[in-house]
Amino acid sequence: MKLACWNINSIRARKERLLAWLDQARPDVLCLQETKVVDAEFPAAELAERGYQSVVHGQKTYNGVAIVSRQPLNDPRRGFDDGGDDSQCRLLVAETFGVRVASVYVPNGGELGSDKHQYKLAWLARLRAWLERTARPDQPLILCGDFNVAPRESDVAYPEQWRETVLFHPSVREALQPALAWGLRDLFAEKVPAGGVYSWWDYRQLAFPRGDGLRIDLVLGTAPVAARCEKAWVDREARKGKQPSDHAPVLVELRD
DNA sequence: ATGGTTGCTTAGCAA
Repeated sequence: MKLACWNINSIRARKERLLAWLDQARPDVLCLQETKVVDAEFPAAELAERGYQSVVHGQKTYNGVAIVSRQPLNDPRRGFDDGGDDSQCRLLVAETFGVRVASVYVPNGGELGSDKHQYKLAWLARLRAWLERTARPDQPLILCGDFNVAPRESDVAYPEQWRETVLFHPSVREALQPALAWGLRDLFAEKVPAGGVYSWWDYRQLAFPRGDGLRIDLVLGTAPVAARCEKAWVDREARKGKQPSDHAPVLVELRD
């Protein structure tokens, strides 16, 4: 089973690119983030023409997550459903290919010390609580998407310059740890030598051609999934050319 | 310290 995750940064702006990429990459499952459309505007019919079913959790203008799969997507669930703020569409989970798959869009966090930074830290704490409440570390679960956190020094091209930002500050790296400690492994980190492989490059200041990237898009899995993971990679080609997303897809291949 | 770019929506926010 080949699974991809991709922050598409507006599925309306990127629809033709996405369809062309699907025809070429042919993942079995694709988790999308930042679709930025209400559910009725998600291009489910065009995906269905290519053999993909969809479940969506979208909103206007901001956020929005989706999962598309070549097999049925069972028992979809939206948001934390923990009594807290669920107005931002950032979490969607469904079962497909015998695996519980979650598409995750962690809050960016804005400026260090801002309310958005605090919201991000709290959101990651809620993620750990949601795992405890709704999942088990001995069952097959994949949690993938845009975490807006680079976990390791080697996941950042210029760590000194990024440490004082909300993508690599110690506070957010620490806030990610409880979810990992619950029983999630970084599938990409286990398969690819550390350093020099990134998934996001800022649109500004020629970050992509300068190689100024961060690995903030993660594919995490419980032990039963990690045991089946054969390889992982980033499709850098998808970041090139005309009007790309600022993120590249991250992929993993699981043994059947 | 600011601004650099893109998308959505229409001047300004979010990323």
